Amino acid sequence: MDIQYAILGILSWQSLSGYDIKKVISDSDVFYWSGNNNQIYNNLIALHKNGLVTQEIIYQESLPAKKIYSITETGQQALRNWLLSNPDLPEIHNDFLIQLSWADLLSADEIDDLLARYEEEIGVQLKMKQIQNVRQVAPSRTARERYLWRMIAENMSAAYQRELEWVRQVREGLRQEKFIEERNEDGNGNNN
Amino acid sequence: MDIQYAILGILSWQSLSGYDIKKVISDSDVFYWSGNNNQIYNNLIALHKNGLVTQEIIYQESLPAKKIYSITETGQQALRNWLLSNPDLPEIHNDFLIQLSWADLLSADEIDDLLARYEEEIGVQLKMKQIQNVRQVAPSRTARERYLWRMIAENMSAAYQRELEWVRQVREGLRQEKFIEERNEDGNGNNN
DNA sequence: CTTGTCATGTAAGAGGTTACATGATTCG
DNA sequence: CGAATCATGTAACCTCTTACATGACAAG
Repeated sequence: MDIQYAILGILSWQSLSGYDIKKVISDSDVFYWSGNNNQIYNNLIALHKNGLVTQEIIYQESLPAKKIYSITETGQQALRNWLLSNPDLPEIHNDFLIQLSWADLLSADEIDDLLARYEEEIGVQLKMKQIQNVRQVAPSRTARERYLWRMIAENMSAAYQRELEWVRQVREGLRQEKFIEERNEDGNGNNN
Repeated sequence: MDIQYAILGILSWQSLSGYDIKKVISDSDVFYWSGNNNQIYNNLIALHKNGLVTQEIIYQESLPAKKIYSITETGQQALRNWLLSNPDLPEIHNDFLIQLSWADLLSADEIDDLLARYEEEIGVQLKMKQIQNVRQVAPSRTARERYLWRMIAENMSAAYQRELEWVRQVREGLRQEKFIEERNEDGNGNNN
């Protein structure tokens, strides 16, 4: 998708400077971009050129001037149209699964160690998400909006929760050698 | 991560041409790249230059010549080192959650329609994954390897399954106006 | 005395995507 | 007769990332 819609969305919540938009994006997991300057500032310029946002320069003493961006009527309409457009499927890039694909090259202990490290990392991440969910800054204009943001946060916690359960299940299955039962005649000779 | 490890992994399973590696990657959800020519062929050249794979040219009558790549000892060692390296967290890019972030701009019916379309798409995808899991081509050199690949496939099915449950829960919550209970005094006036 | 914050911007590059080109063959 | 398969390769482009640059001020 286009990061411009994410920026438009944020500006539909609050008028902000590029610097502040960058912070919102960097701190968020939903807005999954790194929030680097290049992208934010260039896209703000593009949005401005197309009349989707307006720019107000605020001069400050002893601090650099800042440009506060606000969404326009056109911008709001563009955002609305995008909100109504067909949802895309989530894109999941799980490098660990690729690692696991070839993990049969490793010993039983090495695989379990790898899985243990993954479990640990997922566990840490899950705890961080749960803390973050409590103290996050979120738009809270209506009860419905609060509900939506709560469900979005829960979505991500639940994803890690499920991943944790899965990795535990995989380890358990390996420990109990669940895979032995379905032996076949093939042996392990291969024509490599 | 580096797609080169994915390619090395595939070659540790079978010696293949670039064309066939492309097919493996395109058809797979675990190997999440599009599998475009540029990437595959250039990376094979790089792997070859670094001595991680060897190349054997097969001339065919009435079909274009093909280059069969095989993994070398060095390549196998590089793959093994990567397999033992620290797992990365999954990267989830769920554009729908961004859409939902600003969905409070929509009417109740519009939000439900959006969620319904998402539910539909996830449902379709889930069914496709489940069919794919049965008829997929996978390395099957040991019982353990079959187990790992089964668990990887299950991981992805379960991710969609959970997403489906989540979206149904969100819709149900909106229908029952679960968000009303926690009204606050803020009203909906904001300083935009 | 260095590091971090505020605030904008530029530069360079990695990584990935779609599209095009070739040319024989096979399938509907 | 047009489209897909086999098989490799090139070109153009877009997105996103890290790193650098400025300069004043505050905090440890």
